[in-house]
Amino acid sequence: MSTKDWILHLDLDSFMASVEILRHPELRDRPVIVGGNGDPTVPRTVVATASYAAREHGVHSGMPMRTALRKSPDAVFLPSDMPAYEAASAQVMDTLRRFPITLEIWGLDEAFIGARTDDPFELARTLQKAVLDETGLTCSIGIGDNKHQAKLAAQFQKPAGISQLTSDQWPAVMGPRPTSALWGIGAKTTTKLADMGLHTVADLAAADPRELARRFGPTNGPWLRYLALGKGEAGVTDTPWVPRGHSHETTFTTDLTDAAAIREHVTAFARQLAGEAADEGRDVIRVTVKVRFAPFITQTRQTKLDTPTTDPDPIQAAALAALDRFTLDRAVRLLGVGVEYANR
DNA sequence: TCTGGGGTCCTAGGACCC
DNA sequence: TCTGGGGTCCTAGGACCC
Repeated sequence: MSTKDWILHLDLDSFMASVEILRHPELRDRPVIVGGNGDPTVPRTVVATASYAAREHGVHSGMPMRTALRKSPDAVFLPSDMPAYEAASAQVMDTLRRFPITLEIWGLDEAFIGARTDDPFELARTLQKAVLDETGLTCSIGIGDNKHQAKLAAQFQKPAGISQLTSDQWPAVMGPRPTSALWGIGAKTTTKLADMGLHTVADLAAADPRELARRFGPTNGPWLRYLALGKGEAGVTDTPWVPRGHSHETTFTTDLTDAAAIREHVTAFARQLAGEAADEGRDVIRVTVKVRFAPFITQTRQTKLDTPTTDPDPIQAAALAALDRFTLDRAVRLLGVGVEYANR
């Protein structure tokens, strides 16, 4: 094999549940479900991560906790413990950084790796072993010519697998698969594509780009075909990600109707976000309030600040001004506030 | 399956200006 | 005074991801 640049995608297996099993070894091989406050009878909470034993019972992330309880009544339910997951993630990333690779962190449980090597499988095995030895966690690794290929390949043999998907292999491996197999095509786009008679990746790759642009817009239309051709971004950077903003939201167990209580929640979120902006040294330029009315109708209102700031008073005022532009005539299921940062 | 929370990016339409 | 076209900014919503 000749030396060349490869992109690897590393995906920690059932990450949050695996961290919990490390802390509680007696849970090994039991169905473990992490989500909400750990009480699966609370309505409007969902599964964050399910262990592989729980997945065998049909439990998956995003599923309502009450459904998960029905499917896996003997499972161990645990609350999300973000500080513990952040610490475990940092340990994994520190382990990876010791290798001569470029590490691009992509959330708590994923990373892209750029490496110049003649044997990417050997590199993948070495990384898997180092992560397992130092943290006790298993991961799956995909190898490709770009991020899209590597990302998909990592899903081919989970858990603890290594798979490769290159441009040469793409038409044979991905062509017959449904368009929903692509990274970036979800349920809505799958339906719209099916309406156009485009069902497989090969169908989409052969579709008329002008027709796609007409249906999906000038950027998204051509991008869909680009995905189907197996193309993708090939650059990996270890420059840390700079967040565009932050938000907080909460779904109430029972709907809120009291106007004063609604204002209090929005105020508290706005001031919390102002504090976080100050901690990060970032100025806020826009504040968005999100209201989800019963049964499930979501609206947003936003206010641009005259002057970028971390001062909680104008940020709170902007949030309340946005809130005032809603017609609060129905019960409120969710309230959220988000801030957008000025460029840095 | 009665549907979380935290993100990113794109689109469409209106306001406004020249 | 019956009305063009382009550019930019802003807002609201939607789609997708983990």
